[in-house]
Amino acid sequence: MLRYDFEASVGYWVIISSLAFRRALNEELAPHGITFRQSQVLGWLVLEGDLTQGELASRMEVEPPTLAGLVDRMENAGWVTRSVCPDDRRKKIIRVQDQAAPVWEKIAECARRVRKVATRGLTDEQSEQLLSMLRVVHGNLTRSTGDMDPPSEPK
Amino acid sequence: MLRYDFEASVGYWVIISSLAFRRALNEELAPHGITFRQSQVLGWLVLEGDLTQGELASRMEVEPPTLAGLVDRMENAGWVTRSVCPDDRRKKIIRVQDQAAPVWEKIAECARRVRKVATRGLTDEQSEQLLSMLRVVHGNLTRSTGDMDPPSEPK
DNA sequence: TGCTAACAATTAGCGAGCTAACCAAACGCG
DNA sequence: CGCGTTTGGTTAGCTCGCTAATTGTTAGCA
Repeated sequence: MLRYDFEASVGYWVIISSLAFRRALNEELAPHGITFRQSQVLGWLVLEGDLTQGELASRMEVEPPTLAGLVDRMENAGWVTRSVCPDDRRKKIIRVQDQAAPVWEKIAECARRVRKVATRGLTDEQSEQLLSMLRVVHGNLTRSTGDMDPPSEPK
Repeated sequence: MLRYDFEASVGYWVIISSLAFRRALNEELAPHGITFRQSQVLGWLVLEGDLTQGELASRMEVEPPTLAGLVDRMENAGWVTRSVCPDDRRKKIIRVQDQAAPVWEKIAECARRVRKVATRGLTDEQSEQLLSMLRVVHGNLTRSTGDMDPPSEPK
């Protein structure tokens, strides 16, 4: 039977590493009662202010139904509010609640801590290379299906 | 409020790229009635022969309950069988069914196709670097929690 | 021998991913 | 004005992650 060397495949390692990342982040965030994806929602809202669900889903590269459940749980927990947009009553605006502010710093701390562990043994230059290659891979996999990439210049 | 530059973070890009990979693979595999994780189960069984659920879960870096559901569905679909190990009746042996053989080549084809798309624009040397950096990152994130890495020599 | 500890798998219950199918609002054009 | 289309969001139903708690089996040791 054919043997496919998936252990030597980029996809294998990207996926395995992603799992490890999410586990590590969720573990750090758990004591604050928040999950990785929820912290990402807060992150985008902090960066860009109020957003509609569609805008948020697009930035998180997730389908709208996935975001619906996520926002449900966060609204329930009191982190964000969902209100109808007055200009277009189909849209719903997601806004961070005040009580979410104090946790945001802790989230950033966790993220920085995990990032530091993850890149241990890599030089700054190597991390930068890793980033740009991942951007290429991601672009290759999404551009073909019509999706858009965030701007490609390092921030 | 503090701004965390997650777009410049390795974790962000690993996770986003992983999502893109799984989407691409699942899209390729869907016509054959199989999912990415299921194909990975077949992959390990083809590589190593019969395995217990624990061994399989460990190789896939997934918790046993996650594998339980996966195997349930695959057993239901007739891809694998689950039989009690005669030496230790706590263990269950997973074995590939004959009817899974013909699909395995198609799976490997899909995987190669996706890999080719994903690494477009990268030299072989760069792909190799990407792989080894991901191995480092993965090792950093798992070694700390006591898990083991697969052997680190490229195959 | 028999009690207890460790181990393999499962179940229950939740979070997060998807597609398909569905409403409601807005748009567009005769 | 009115009717069809497009668009934003949700619902339903599936796969795949996890932890915690159960069940059944083996192993270890008094």
